[in-house]
Amino acid sequence: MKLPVSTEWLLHCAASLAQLEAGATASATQLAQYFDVPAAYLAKQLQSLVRGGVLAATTGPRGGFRLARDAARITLLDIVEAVDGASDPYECREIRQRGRGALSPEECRSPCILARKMAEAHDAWRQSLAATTLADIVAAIPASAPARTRARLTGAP
Amino acid sequence: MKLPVSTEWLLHCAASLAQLEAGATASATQLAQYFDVPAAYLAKQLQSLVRGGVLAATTGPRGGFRLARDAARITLLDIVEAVDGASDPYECREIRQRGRGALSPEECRSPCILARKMAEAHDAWRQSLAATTLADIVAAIPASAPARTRARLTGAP
DNA sequence: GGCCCGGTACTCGGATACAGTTTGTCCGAGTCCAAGCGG
DNA sequence: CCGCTTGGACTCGGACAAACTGTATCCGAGTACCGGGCC
Repeated sequence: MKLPVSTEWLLHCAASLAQLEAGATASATQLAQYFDVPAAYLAKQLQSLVRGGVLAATTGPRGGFRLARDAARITLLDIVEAVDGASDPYECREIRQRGRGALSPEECRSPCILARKMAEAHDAWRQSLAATTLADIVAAIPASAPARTRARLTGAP
Repeated sequence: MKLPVSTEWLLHCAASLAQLEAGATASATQLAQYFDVPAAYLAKQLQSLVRGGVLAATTGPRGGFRLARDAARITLLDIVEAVDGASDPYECREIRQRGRGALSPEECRSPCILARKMAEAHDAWRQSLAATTLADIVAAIPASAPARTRARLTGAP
């Protein structure tokens, strides 16, 4: 089980976008320079967030990415699942119905107890991530940070 | 984020071994036939559980795998982490210290808030899995199952 | 008959190929801004 | 001087290759059992 590296990038990107003024945008190039990561690949991953409804993108000059809705309405889970997919990492393939020890279909009416326990753990993980919003993140950093972030994102030295 | 398919195999293998009489063993071949999975690959993965201290292996005829300790002392987390590794799927690479928006080292004394939230979620997942033992699994299945499992594992038609 | 010895078959264990996903890169479609031209 | 047109540059979006982890397989090392031979 391993999360892509881009997950970290996008979490930080979203947190940075949350520090912008309402309506302001940042381009993929600006974000890539801000974090020193491959611009093209970052752009590709940002599209995942757009598809996931977390970010909104506008093309053309002065365009870029911005949060699709208020920072208080975007949870860390939204971001992670948009990047990495929302499927349970544990996939029950009904192994109990195969091979020499196959169970009869009647015995498999209720889902496998192991799959259920794994799903519960996944839910615990999801709930933990869903408990934090981008607004919480912004509130946790120093009050002077947003102004600096905005300045450095737009490119002024 | 995706868990290997073998995770399901080994969870079921461990659950089956927990249904054996104390001291009894089952070989990789028997388990593979029981679940209809590639025997060689299953054997390789069972080694992970041996290295993780979950199973004990004895070579030679009548040999095979058995639980390394009492089923009540083996949690699902022990198995999953033995197979898949115990590292946090989210790896903080301190992206905040790189690029144009790099923070000063003093500001990075405390760990990144995002990494902390992700670690909390991982802990919630771990705790959920650690709450269930193999003994709990065995207790949840019908009382008649262990006898049948033993019969079908050993190969009697 | 009991004990020792050797062969055999079965077990795990690690080293070795194949495939799918993640990572990284590229170029094209669309759009807004700005300058230049005409009225 | 003002408005329209046209060019340009900048943006995202999807299509196209390399690298790494997970998947699958094989053969070798070791060990307990079983049969035969010897005392």
